[in-house]
Amino acid sequence: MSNSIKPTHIPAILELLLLGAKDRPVELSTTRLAKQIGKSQQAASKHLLELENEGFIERVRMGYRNGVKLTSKGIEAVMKLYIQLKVVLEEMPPVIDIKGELFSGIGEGAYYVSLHGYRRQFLKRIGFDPYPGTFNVKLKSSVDRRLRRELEQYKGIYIEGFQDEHRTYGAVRCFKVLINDAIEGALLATERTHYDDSVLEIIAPIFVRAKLGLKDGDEVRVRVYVPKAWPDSKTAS
Amino acid sequence: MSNSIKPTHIPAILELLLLGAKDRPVELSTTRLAKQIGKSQQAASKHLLELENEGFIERVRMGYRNGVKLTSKGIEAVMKLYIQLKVVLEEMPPVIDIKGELFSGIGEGAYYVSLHGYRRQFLKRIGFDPYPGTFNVKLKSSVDRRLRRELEQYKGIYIEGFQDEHRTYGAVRCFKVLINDAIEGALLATERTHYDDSVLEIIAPIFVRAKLGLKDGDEVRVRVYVPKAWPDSKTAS
DNA sequence: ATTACTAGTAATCGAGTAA
DNA sequence: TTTACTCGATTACTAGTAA
Repeated sequence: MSNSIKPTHIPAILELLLLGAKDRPVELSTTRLAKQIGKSQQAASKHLLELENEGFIERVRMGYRNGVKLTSKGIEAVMKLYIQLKVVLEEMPPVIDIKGELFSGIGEGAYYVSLHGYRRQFLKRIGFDPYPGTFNVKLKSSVDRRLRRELEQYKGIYIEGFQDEHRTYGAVRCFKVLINDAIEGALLATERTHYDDSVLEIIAPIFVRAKLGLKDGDEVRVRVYVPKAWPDSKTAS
Repeated sequence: MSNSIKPTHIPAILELLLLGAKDRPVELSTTRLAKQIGKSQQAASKHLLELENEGFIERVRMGYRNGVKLTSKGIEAVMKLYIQLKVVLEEMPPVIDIKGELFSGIGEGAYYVSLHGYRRQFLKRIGFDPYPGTFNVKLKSSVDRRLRRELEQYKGIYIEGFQDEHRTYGAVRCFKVLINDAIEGALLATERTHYDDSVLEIIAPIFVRAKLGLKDGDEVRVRVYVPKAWPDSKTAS
């Protein structure tokens, strides 16, 4: 009866947490768990048994099926790991790396980006005049989409909305990014994009596709710079 | 050559991070590492070798001794783990509790809050018509100030700026709050407040001081609700 | 002191399969 | 369908020891 989770069990615990097993029981078959952690069904079954024996999870009846949820001991144990990581990583350069595939948008971005109301703000706030068109990255994995959604949480650089004689144009948040460790640009986070959470819309001072010699379907790495919340930790009391 | 750290190597990586191997090489003998992770010297040696082979750490000469540091690939890999934990653990209760002391502002807040351009938005977006005046809380400890600054990171509820015949009024972000577990209100986060990071400016539908019988200097607890970024976790891969 | 090899052992895993 | 057993294969470990 150890007090901390075995390292080998971490993937299983993570998957449980991802499904929300922190505060409610979730349905998770050993087969599905096996797929998620990249092991056999038998291994997954054993992981759950061991986690149960050590008191980190408990299985509960949910009508006909059964569910799994973390115990308070389990939550404490993961928390411990999390806090350790937080302490050592919190002071990190605040970047989020997202991977995806280049794809062509419907060309609508070019129109918006070249509007004067936005352009003057881009120039002032992010430091370049955008090439008339957006560089679109499709996110393939759920991990990347999760990172994308995480950005929704942050303020970023605020680009105000405006209106002309015809209509109004919404506000946009941006994040400075580095594409394939080479080209600087800015990720646009519109309040309600026509795409979902699986797309990055990026502007840059140049035509990125040509500069990097990329075509649709090529893998693209985007490093997003998140403004830091903690200037430094030396806040005297 | 996997892209993520083997679960069994996590304790070793954690120990390295704890010593600061994130940004500088650190001295760490296999014997010492072994003690820390509760394994034999030989196992520790193997862990380092494997982590090196997989490109997560690198060994560098430091004069006579050698040091170990994480590579960028290594840092990315731990970050990934950290973010996953963060998502499932920290974002769950999206509340931040801040403590401070009630104090009187210069009364300026009342003027702004009662402007029609703001009032109609408050009513629409946060659901009440604010009492003409702000409830000001002075943060005394560095912990609370840090929490306050952390809020700067979040989007909150967006209240647009506007202009009348005389001047323009800036945009404001708000967060719903609960004062002393009793009164609902909204924290105003102006882009550049005349106060610093040690003040909470709060509006509420009523005159909070009277309702709670508070006077200057009384301790106040404010629970800030941070909007969630992840509506639910059912993102199919 | 140190790191890392070899050899033997223990834990973990996957295939087959029962319930 | 599901979970979890046995058992042989694979991996992770320790002891001993070389360098």
